[in-house]
Amino acid sequence: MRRTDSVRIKAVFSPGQTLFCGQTFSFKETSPGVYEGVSGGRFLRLYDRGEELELICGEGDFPYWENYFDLKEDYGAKKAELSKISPVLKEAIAYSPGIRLLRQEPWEALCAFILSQNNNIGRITGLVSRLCQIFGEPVCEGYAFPSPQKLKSQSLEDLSPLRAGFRAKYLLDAAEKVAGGEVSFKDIDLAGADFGRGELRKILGVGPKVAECTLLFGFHKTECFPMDVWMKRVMKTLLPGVTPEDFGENAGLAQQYLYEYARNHPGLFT
DNA sequence: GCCCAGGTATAAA
DNA sequence: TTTATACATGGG
Repeated sequence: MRRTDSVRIKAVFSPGQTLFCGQTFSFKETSPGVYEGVSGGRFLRLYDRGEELELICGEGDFPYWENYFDLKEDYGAKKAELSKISPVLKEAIAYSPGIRLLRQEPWEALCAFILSQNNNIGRITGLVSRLCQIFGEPVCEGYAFPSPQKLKSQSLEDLSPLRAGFRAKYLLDAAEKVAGGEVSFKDIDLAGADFGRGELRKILGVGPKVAECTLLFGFHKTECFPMDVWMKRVMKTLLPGVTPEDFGENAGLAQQYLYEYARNHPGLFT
């Protein structure tokens, strides 16, 4: 087996809050306080020891995970600023203060949110896990996300063991357009969010919500604010008169605090 | 059985 | 432009 690095850092974020709040579906808690997952073809085991976190990763991979968890950003400042906007948002931040906006791989985020439509977090996680197990390369104690090229070469029939239902054809269309260069991640990365929306929505099965989630979580376009009927109701009830633009560059982060808060307080806004 | 889940495609008004 | 419905699957 490959050599690993062990890096200990102060607990500047909460792995549980961050990994299971619906922005990624690639991690699991293998035992209390122990988290494992794969991103960008790299395996990570993360121990939450309260005051301290320990990251076990492939040799030389720590910079990747440092970027993945957005560790160079000061979330204290972001939270302080967002808290000033509304008492409700302040409450939402206090509910999950350990959330971070992950910098995920665009292709992985795109596929995950294609699979997320009309679906629940538990089953999305299962779908992503099966997708990697069936079509991805083994990496350490997990499986890497299959490449667009790999997925493109599959038929609908090949995808049937995934049990993705009507979403399977969407995955294949995404693989085709991304592998063929019809949708260029490099271009989306360099351009503004409005360009990215148009590009991503060329893909069958990518509507306004999936596009926004992909831009936010896959391209770190932090002003993006995934909005659906449910979130509209959350905003209208909890933050009347407030628009996503009021959150500025941290709209995506604000949205994630609100999502997790509202999701765990059914009835607050019904 | 029924309802729901980080929605979208499609048709119709 | 907005609204109604089908869609695959699995857990509660």
